Parts: sequence; structure tokens; C-alpha cells
Amino acid sequence: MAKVLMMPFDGARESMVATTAPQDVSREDAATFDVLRKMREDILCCALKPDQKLRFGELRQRYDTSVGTLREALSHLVSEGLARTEAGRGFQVAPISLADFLDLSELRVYLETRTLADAIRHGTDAWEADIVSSHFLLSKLGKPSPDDPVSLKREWGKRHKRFHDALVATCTSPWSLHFRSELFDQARRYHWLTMIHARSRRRNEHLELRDAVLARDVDLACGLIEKHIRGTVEQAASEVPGLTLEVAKRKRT
Amino acid sequence: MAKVLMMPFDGARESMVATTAPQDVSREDAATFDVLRKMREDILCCALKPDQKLRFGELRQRYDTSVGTLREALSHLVSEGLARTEAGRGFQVAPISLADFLDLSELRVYLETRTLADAIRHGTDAWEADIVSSHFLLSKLGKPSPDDPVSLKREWGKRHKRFHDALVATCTSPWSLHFRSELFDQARRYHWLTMIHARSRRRNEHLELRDAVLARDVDLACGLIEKHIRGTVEQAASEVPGLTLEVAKRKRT
DNA sequence: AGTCCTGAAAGTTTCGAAAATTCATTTACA
DNA sequence: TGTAAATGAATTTTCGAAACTTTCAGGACT
Repeated sequence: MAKVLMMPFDGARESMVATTAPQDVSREDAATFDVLRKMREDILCCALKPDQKLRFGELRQRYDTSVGTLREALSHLVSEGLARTEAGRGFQVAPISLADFLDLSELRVYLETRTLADAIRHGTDAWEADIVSSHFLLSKLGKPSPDDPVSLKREWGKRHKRFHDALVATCTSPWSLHFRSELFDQARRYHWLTMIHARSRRRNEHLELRDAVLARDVDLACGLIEKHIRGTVEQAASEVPGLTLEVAKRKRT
Repeated sequence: MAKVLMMPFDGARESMVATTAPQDVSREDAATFDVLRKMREDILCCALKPDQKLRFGELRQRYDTSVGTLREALSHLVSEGLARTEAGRGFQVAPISLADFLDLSELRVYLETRTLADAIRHGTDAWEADIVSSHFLLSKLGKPSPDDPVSLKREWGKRHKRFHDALVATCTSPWSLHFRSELFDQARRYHWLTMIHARSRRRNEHLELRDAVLARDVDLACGLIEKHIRGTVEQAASEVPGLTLEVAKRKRT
């Protein structure tokens, strides 16, 4: 609570980066939230693979916590759509498929453009500064290729999310922001697969996007982000092996 | 499990009504899910009032279950936006405000029209039959006035949701359906308040909506549902006492 | 060979008590 | 009289063990 006040220097330095807008509805409890965050990150980065069975024994070891706490985190993940559960037979990581990626991307196009347009209209100096700052941090890394170490990919993922969050931070619609954020996370799973497999490079769309937003050009910015989203889908569809035939994988009826 | 098989008559009669399309992403465990469902219903019907503190002691008694199970259900509700939590100080029912209702309704307009248009394009005979059936059940009750008993209001709420679910059941976008469903539930809290307080009657919009949908008239149906949503907002804003000044209620900052 | 039981093993779900934290009230001090 | 520290009650959070369910393997029967 008083942590920031007691450590003015570190606090100030961090707040420059961490002034992320309070976009999400939920704010959780210390230990449980910690586990939840780690698990979410692990699912997003496919450290816990799609369809993988999530046994309490293993998870308990991995996250060093009790079943109750795990269950709570799992429950959260289920309603975020990152995990599934069936009565009596435990939890598993939510499956992925090209159809799913297409579906969520279509909705993302709407939510990203909607929130971005609104954010631009309500932009402030602090908002611009945060965009500049987070873009700087993102560009400093450069999109990782398949050979780069996992830690780098993870860091890039974080900064990527941070940049996109900064863009829409001044949007005035909490619900739009909430759903946008959930879908963005969903998309991160597919982005991760792309980073793992795809070798083709796309031109730096983030720079164009940043400049369009800073110029307060709503139409241009929305057009760019739409292309950006659709581009990632196409790249994933063509370069991630297995993602196209995902339908054949089904066991159900 | 075998309950339906053992009671053929009641089972059959109920299944006519309960053939709700499997629209939601989550499917939960028996006992926990039961508690979750009850709590959700209680929040939606303001039996648990907005901002109300949710103490484990009381809840434990009310739902006859353990803290662990409660915690899991609460956690679910938090990510659905029906409850809040802060580290170390427990849970409370999510607040309501006119601003929130306006915000979520705007997004609802988009999601309802989007899903409805798609559902109409992919409509089947079974879908039409389900619409006819659920509309029949809804119209049989007639919108309750403030004096009607709570049980009637609850039943109407269920049938109302069931009718609207039936309309979009054949929509092909799982994500759109998922978010639509969440927002619909959110709106139910405000509908409940309207039922409690509002005395004005609106003409039967559900009938028009049903016929437009059955006639596969996308534009008309979408227009009607848009008016329907905006109508409920206006009615709530003007007839639910306290909803307009909700902003002044804040304690923060 | 294939199906149906049976029992053991693995895994999940539920529970209530112990530990930790917050909240409210009183007491001490300026 | 007002502020700060201290105490104790109330509440939340975490945990692991008991109860229950599903899964799997082996054997009996068709």
C-alpha cells in the first residue's frame, strides 16, 4: 500500500512503465492471483499446450501451492476461455484451431477499432507519452525469430501487449476494453505459435500504427490495426504447421 | 445423471423447454456449478444487492457449502463481472450505475445485431421451432408489474433469456455468442430493477421481433432489437429511482 | 475375439480447521 | 482534543486430508 511512497525512486521509475490503464474488471488476491497469472502466462506461451490435461499433482508441484488455490485459478481460467473442465474429470487447456483464431480475430477487428477510435478522441498528453514509451521498449527488442530463446520471446510478448494496451488506454468504454483485453490474450496463443514457426518477416507495422495514432488520424489508425490483425491470421494460417487441419483432430461425433 | 431416464414423463416435458443451445464456453462441476448458478441468479435478481459485501459466513449458510467451493464460485463471478474482489478484503457484488448500463448496452447493440444477423442466415427448421416455442412460453406470462410476486418475475426472466437465446442459437461465431451472453446477463440486473419499479408498459416488441426473424428479414430484425435494447435503457433511466445519480454515490477519491 | 464385470489405482472434489490479515475499539500520549 | 499505537474480534486465505469418481487392467463368460 505505502510501498510506492516509501521507495520514491524505484516507484517513480517503475510507474513510468507501469502506468497501464486499469482496464480489467478483476483484481485478485495475492497468492491466488500469482498462481493465476503464472498459469495464464504459461498457457499463452504454450508451456502448457493446447488440450493438455491439467492434473493437480503436477500443477501442485509446478506452482508450489495447494489444490484449493489451484482450483480457484483454474476456475478463473475457464471463464476466460483459456481452460476447459468437465464434471469429475478435471481441467485441460483450451484447444486451438484455425476456425477459432478466425472467429476471435473477426471480433477483435471490431473491438480494437472501436476502442482505438474512442481512445484517440479522448487522448491526453500522458497517453501519448505512454505510447511513445511503450513503442520504444517494443522496438528495442525487434520481433523474435524461431531461433531466439524463450525468455526473449516472452519479454517481447509482454512489451507487445503493453504497447497495444497503451494505444487504447484512454478509451471510455470499460466493457469494450474488457472484452478487447480478453481477446487480445486469446490471440497471444496464436502469436506465440507464429513466433515459434514462422520465418517470414512483416514490415514494421507498429511504427506506422504509432504515428497514425499520435497524428490522431482515426481512419488511418483503424485501417492499420485491421490490416495488422488480419495479417497475423494469414501468417499463422500459412506458416504454422497443423493449424489448418485442426478440424480433423476432433474425436467428438 | 439417470434422473431423466427414470422419470420419463417429467423429463420429456422439461426437455421440450430445456433444449437450450450449448452456447457458453464453460461447463462446470456438479456441486460447485450448482452454487455458482444459484449465486449468479441471486445477483441478477438483486437478492444479493449491488455493492453488498459477500461474507463467507453468511454465504456458507445460505448455500450450504464450504468456503473452498464458495471461493471457486466467487472467482468465476468475478471474471464474469458480477462480483469484485480486493486482496485480503473479500468479495462484493459488482456495483451498478447508469453509466455502466449505457456502456454495456451500446456494446450489446453491436453483439446482438451481429449474432442475430448471422443466426438468421444460418437458420434451420429446428431453430425456427425453438423460437416459436420459447416465444409462446414467454408470451404466456406477460411482463410482470411491480406488484407481481418475485417467483413470477424470476420465471419471466428465465423465459425472456431463453427466447433471446433461441433467436441467436444458430449463429456461427462462438466468441460473439459468448460475449453476447455475458452482456445479456449483465443487462438482466437492470431489467430486474425496471421490473421492480417501472409502471409504464411498452408495446409487445417480442412478437414483432419474432415475426421479423421468422420472416428472415435481417434488417428489420436488427433494427427492432436495437430499438428494444435502447428502449430498456431509456425506461430504466427514467423510471428506476437512484439510477441517474449513481455517480454521486462514490466514495473513492 | 469380444463384451461384461470386478477391484485396485489414479485423480478429482469437498470440507473444515490453522494461519494470516484486516477491521474496530480502546488506550496512551502530546 | 486530536492523533497514534495496541489489543482483540471478525474475516479472509491457505492448506492437506477424507470422501468420492473415474479410469484402467485383468479375468470370467458368451
